Amino acid sequence: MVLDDRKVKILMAIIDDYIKNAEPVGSGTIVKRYDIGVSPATIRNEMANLEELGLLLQPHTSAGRVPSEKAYRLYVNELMKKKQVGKAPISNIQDILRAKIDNPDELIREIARIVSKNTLYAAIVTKPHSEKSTIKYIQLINIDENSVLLVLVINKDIVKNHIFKANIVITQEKLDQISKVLNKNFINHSLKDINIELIHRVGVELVDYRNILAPILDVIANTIKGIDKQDCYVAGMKNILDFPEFNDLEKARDMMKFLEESEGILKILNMYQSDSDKIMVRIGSENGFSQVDKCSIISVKYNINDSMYGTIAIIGPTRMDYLNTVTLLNGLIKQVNGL
Amino acid sequence: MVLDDRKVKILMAIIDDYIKNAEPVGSGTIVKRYDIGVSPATIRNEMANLEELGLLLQPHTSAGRVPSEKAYRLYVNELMKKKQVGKAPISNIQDILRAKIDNPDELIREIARIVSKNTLYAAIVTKPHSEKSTIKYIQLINIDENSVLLVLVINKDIVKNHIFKANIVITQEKLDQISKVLNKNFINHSLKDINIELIHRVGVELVDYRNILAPILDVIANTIKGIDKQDCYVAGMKNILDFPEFNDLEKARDMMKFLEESEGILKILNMYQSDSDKIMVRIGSENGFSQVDKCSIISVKYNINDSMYGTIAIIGPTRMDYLNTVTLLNGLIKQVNGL
DNA sequence: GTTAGCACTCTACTCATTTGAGTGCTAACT
DNA sequence: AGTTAGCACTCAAATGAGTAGAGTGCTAAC
Repeated sequence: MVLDDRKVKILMAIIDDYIKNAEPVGSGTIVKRYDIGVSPATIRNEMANLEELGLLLQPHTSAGRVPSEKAYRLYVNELMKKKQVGKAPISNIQDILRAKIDNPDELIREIARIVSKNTLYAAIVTKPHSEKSTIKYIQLINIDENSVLLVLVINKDIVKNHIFKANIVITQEKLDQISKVLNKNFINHSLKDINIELIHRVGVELVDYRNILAPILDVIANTIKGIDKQDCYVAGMKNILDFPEFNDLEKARDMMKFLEESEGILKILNMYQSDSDKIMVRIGSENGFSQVDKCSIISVKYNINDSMYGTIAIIGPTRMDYLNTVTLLNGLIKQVNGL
Repeated sequence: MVLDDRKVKILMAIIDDYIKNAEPVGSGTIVKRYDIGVSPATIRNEMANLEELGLLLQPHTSAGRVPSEKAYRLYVNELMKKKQVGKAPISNIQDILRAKIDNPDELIREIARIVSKNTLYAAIVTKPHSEKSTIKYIQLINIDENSVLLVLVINKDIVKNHIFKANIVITQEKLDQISKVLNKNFINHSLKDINIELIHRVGVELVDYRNILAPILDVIANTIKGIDKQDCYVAGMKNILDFPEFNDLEKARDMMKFLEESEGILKILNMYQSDSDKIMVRIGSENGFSQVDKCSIISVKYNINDSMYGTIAIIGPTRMDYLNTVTLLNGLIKQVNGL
């Protein structure tokens, strides 16, 4: 069924008003605030039609109307494109982010803070990770008599270090020899390739150094584990409390809990974001988790140096400023991907 | 003025009860739940005395009594030491933490999570930092034609890396030469020593490499900036909402805001924790910030490898389980310091 | 010094009433 | 046929009176 022009106008008015004021919109309000050009009675008739189409909901008989999930979906897919964007784009943040590029933890934290500050929703940023990471370079450095620094470069430019005590005095030359063998065997191998067999082979080749080899292989193993583990940072949780839909303490608590325990969030983000590079909007029950079935999540994939991927997402009430938020993420993602 | 035995008993009963139930304690309640051995009327007389001493407060004439800040202070300084600790000490977490020791961001996050989970308050952990950090080792590594990895070891075992593109092809031998000069000039210098003059001197010595030297010195400068900047991670914000004192949404919001903006927290923690290694307890207005004048903060300094310091803190309502929390932090700090 | 008795205080809760925003329907109007 | 004024109706939210009950302070007796 195609909506005629007037129905669209009225629906838009209701969505806009509800996004702004969080209160059911009545026929009188529409006439007063929006220029539709008909009387409240006519609006009421149209609203009844829109309700029949599943686009509006009535909290109770004597209240105004509220957009349904279906209405938001229509708005996001079609209607909002016709509107002008009001807010200014996000200012240049590349310099700020570039200063943190060596430390993914700080990087995602900064991104999350920027996003939450600019949207006034809660922002979630997952740590960049990669499924096909390969070892690029291994180097052992003797930093004093019995401390050895292991430097591990993954992909283009992820560096992991670990300092450990060698229980014997070992010269830089010997370390170079070990490095050489490790590089020969591990370079360009994906982290997943490094299995017992490969480690055994290295062990045989470096049999003379077996007492120092163990901690090295340990670190490599731990790094692999660490890189595969997904993690995320959440900023702007306080924004959630500003929305009237979370005035109920019980609901606020549930939401906080959900945001602090990253598992649920990560599941949702992984479920939907893995494939597409586009900005994804998931409205209410589309998220598939009861804890967030009154929330919408907007997310987008970012990548750092073509090798590591993560997700930037915001979460807020279904009554969300989709247009400005999508626009803002669009501007942001270009800056992040261009780092 | 010295409190007699019975007054102490009654005060303890009120504090214990109020910590547990968050409701003003009346004379009847004390008789019912605690074994003082006198009638409610006598308790009332004593309570009036304790109120005169500034140890109890009455929210309104027909309500029970509530401990004052002075009472909590007395409790923390003197009374609670006589009590037995109920809760089990924190389980061994050294293995979990040791796995994160190479990444301070992950480390403090894990600590904060453990603390908040075990205390049910909000936990704040500052990033380890040092005022007298010195450069321990600098190494430049050629990882492919025009990518150079700079490894910077600070103190015993903080490692910072940065990969940058050299706009010329440069061999490992040349990089070694540069490393040598850098080490000669920078090793054992405190980060604060590295000033324009020193940098200039290095520039002269390495005049042949001036086009690659700039990014290197940049990274060193940035690292210095980064290490000096304090930062913290907060976990368990949702716990705050579980306390009846934050049932008021306005208060909950203020608290969340305070916890998400780290400046205030860092100020408080720095103000009090900088000198002592002991566990510090600051009650209500002692914190000096109006946003937390209904909260208590318990904090303790931790150190990693004798060179980097940070603070572990919890924040909760003044009505807080001081004894168990202090005990738990005591057990925790030993494990963290022993990493 | 301790306690029973009692009048008094004050909050928190209950329940009936009112208010007002908003609706749906009908009949008249264009 | 579409639009609109009029009106009875609905229901949440606000208001306000009344009540219950926890707890006090004081006095007089033990």
